[in-house]
Amino acid sequence: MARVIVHIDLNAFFVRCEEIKNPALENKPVAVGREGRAGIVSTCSYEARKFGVCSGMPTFKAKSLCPQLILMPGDYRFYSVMSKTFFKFIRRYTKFVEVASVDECFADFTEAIKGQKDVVGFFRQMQLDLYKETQLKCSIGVSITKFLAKMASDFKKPMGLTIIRKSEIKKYLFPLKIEAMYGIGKKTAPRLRSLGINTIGDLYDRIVKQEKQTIELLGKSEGVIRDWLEGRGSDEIELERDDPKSIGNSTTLPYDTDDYLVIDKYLVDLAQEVSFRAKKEDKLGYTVQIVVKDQGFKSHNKSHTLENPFNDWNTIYQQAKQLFQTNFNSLTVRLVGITLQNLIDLKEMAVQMSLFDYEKYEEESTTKLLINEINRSLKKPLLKRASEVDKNEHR
DNA sequence: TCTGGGGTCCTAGGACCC
DNA sequence: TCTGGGGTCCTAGGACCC
Repeated sequence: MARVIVHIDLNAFFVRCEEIKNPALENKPVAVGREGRAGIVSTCSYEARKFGVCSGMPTFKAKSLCPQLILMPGDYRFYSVMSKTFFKFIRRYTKFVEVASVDECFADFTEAIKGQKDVVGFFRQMQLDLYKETQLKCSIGVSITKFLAKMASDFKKPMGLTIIRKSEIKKYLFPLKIEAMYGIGKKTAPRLRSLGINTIGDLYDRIVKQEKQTIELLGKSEGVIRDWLEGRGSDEIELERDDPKSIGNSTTLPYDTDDYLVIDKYLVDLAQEVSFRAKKEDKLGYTVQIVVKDQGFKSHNKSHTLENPFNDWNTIYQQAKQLFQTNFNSLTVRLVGITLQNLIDLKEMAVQMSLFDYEKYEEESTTKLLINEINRSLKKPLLKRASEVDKNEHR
């Protein structure tokens, strides 16, 4: 039996939060984004969109399209509070909620709507209740897989409600422009267009016919897309999505430079920030990656993996520094970033360490620090010093 | 005045081991 | 003699999403 999978998307979330704080902003062209050389619009109101403003656009360009645009710097603490309030509200209906980002989630409503005669009325009421309680506006998509629910929630904004039954996939999705397909971005869409594929329906036809050029272009995702468009694909709600696979920070410099002394200061800051966040999450990593964007906006990555995991800022910094100096010494840099990868949980680490010949590692300073960290995080020491273990055993 | 900053996943080549 | 094939890890780069 098919499940009822719902995607709920908060409309113009950051801007809506600003309107909640200051209702005078309602019905005006508003955008959240920084001013300055690297400022871009992260969200904008529907009024601003009428002028051609959209997210991702440089703020100076948005201003030129819409001179009366009200630009807000962003109050991310408040957004976070509102975001949590939203998820709490949805969890009153079902415990199967998958947080997809600050302003959207998937949820399994199979049980929640059991016995409901008027499904449309049920979700409409939920949408109104959310608005009444939090003043947040949302669009709701209802279907049988996450992909279809996500596509459905995109149909009408703001305050949309769209239900796509399995028999209605063709009717709803096939006429849509290829750019509207989740997973097809700004690189793949033009390539598909050049093959004469303009709509999702066109794409499906080519896949069914196994047309060579299309299949080659899509690679492995061909099968995934076919499944999606035939009503298969994931309907699993992942409850725990809070386990990060990497922790990174990056920053666009105030001006492009090839002066390492300038860049070094940023590497120190970034290493400290990454270390701080990793420690907060009780994570260690084996690999440091640096990202550099050059004047032409092209990215370059270099990474290095060490034998033992770490999360202290100095190790991160030293690795980053070395990677930078050996690879990018004469490059003119626009942005630098540091990411800690190959993460391992401190507790997992403790278990692994206890299986090891612990004495062998005792001399290495990183490992010593690590053991202190583990003991600190577990409050009670889990690992005793090797010498103490010996003493206890002879007692 | 062209383009943030946080991520995830995939691909492909080379090293290395057996 | 001059070259197998499978598996895994590391690294670089690219596409995509919010």
